[in-house]
Order: sequence, then C-alpha cells, then structure tokens
Amino acid sequence: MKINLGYACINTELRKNEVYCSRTCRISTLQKDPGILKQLVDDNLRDLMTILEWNDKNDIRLFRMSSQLFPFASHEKWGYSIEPWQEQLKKIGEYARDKKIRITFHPGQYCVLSSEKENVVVNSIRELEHHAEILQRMGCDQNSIMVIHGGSKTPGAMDRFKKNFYRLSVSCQKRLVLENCEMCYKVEDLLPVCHSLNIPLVIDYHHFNINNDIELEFLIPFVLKTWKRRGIKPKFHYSESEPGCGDSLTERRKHSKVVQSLPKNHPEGVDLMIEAKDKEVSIFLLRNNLKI
DNA sequence: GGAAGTCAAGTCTTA
DNA sequence: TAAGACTTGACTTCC
Repeated sequence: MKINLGYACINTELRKNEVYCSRTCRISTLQKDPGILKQLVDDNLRDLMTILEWNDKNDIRLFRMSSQLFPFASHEKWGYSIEPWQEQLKKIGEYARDKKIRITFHPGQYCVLSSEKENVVVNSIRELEHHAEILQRMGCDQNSIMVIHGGSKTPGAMDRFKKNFYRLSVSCQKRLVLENCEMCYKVEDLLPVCHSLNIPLVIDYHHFNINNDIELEFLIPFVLKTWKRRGIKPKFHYSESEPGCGDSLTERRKHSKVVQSLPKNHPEGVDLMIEAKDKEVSIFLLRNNLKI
C-alpha cells in the first residue's frame, strides 16, 4: 500500500538542534526592538528549507508549514509586508516543487470566518490573505490548501461563513478548504456548505470518531467529490487519543504521542496528515508497522 | 539553567 | 457580565 503521509510544523529531531520555523516574540519585545522581526523571519525561512531538505532525504512529501513563519505579519497594528522575503520564498517553493513535497497550511483557532463580530471576521480575512500570499509567492499550485474549521455555532453562522467567503480574494478562495471538528461541525454539516461554495472538505478521522452520527463509509464518496470537481488531490487528517485516556470529551480530544495504525478503509490516493505529538517519528513507526 | 507563568487572537461554559 | 477553560508551543520572568 502506498500512502503519502505528512506531519505538521515541527520536526522533533531537528528541533533538538534548534532547527524550527515558528520563532516568535512578545509584543512587548517588539515595542522595545521592532528590528527583531527581520531576524526571526530570516531564521524561520532558513530552517524551513532545512526541514524540507530533511523531508526529501526521508521521502516525506507532505508538510504543513507553521503559521508563525512571519510572526505578527497579519496583525492589525504590527503587520508588515512580506515582499522583502520574495526571493527566499520563491527558492523554497521551487525546491518543494522540484522534490514533489506538497505544502499546506492550517491557520489557527482564532481564524473564524463565521463570527458574529465584524472585527473578528476582518482579522480572519487578513490572516487568510496572509497565508495565501505566502503560498502565492512560493509559486505553489492548487494542491497547497489552507484548512480551517467552521468556527462559531451561533445562529446564522454558516450563512455568515458563506457571505464572508466572498470577501476573500479569488486566489485565497481557491485555496480554502473546510475541516470537520469535534465540537461543532460534523462532516455532514459541512458538506452542503462545501457544495454551495465549491470548496473541498478535509475529513479529520479523530474529530469524526469523537463527534459523528453517520457511518463514514457512507460520507466518503460525497467528500471525495468535493475534491474531484476542483481538481485538487484529497487530503485527510489522522490522529488518535492518548491510550488509556478517560472518557471525557476533553481527555479524548488531546492527541496521542504517536499513531499506532491507520484509519480503516482509508481511500486510495488520499494524502494523510498525521497529527501526533511525536510528528515525523509517527510516520516512521507507521511505515515500519504497516509496511507502507 | 531550569521551572513556572504568560502570551495576539475566539468561543463556550460556568459562576 | 465576567472569569476561566480550552490547546499548544514558544517566550519571558523568576528563583
């Protein structure tokens, strides 16, 4: 069996040697020394290249970039242009393309397009446009997607999501995909929105296992259609609860250190992002255990 | 140098 | 209505 497995943001082996791409700072530090940002971004981009080279050597061709690559770049007050790093981004993008490493993003929990608060929506739009700009400057193709959740479950949330989706630039719209979550939006809740906006749907198996009503086998064909009609290679997420964790939702939500197995009936040709604390180590374990 | 507390951001629950 | 929990890794402060 051949599955394209990937991991998110941090390479634990390289991290031990201070190679990582999520350096940031506090606003209080920025106020004292605004020039610190350039050094943080330079170091993050340098290490991003190192991580991609490591991925290539280890035949890992799916990687989620950290949203902290450019700290505060989308901040209302402290935001700045990423244009000065165009050359580095282009070079990194060319390398990823050359090595067939699929790059993706997963902006954080504060990115809520369905919020009732206009300022939250405006901040979310700025955040998404920033992520899309990075991918654009890297020259990434349509397979470099940005995954977000449905967000708020207040009345009218999905209508607001749809309305605010059209406030995004076209290049940003083209990269946006939705993911089911364990609290608010199940796969079947998101399918109508994805159909209406013509955006793909990421199945997160872990979230599905915590929050579901319908058999996944029934839903998968509908989900795969959302990718096919856009010509984007499907990607799902997988993680497990910590073995021996309690029954409460809080305990089950936490990701385990490693992933022991693959989801049952995972469809052929769907990339799989492994979301475990031990990151790339989980991929090696899976390859060994399952002879992938 | 290590441990503990804090941090840009949102939403939901509880008091 | 306000405070705290949620989640997570990195920063910052304290001892």
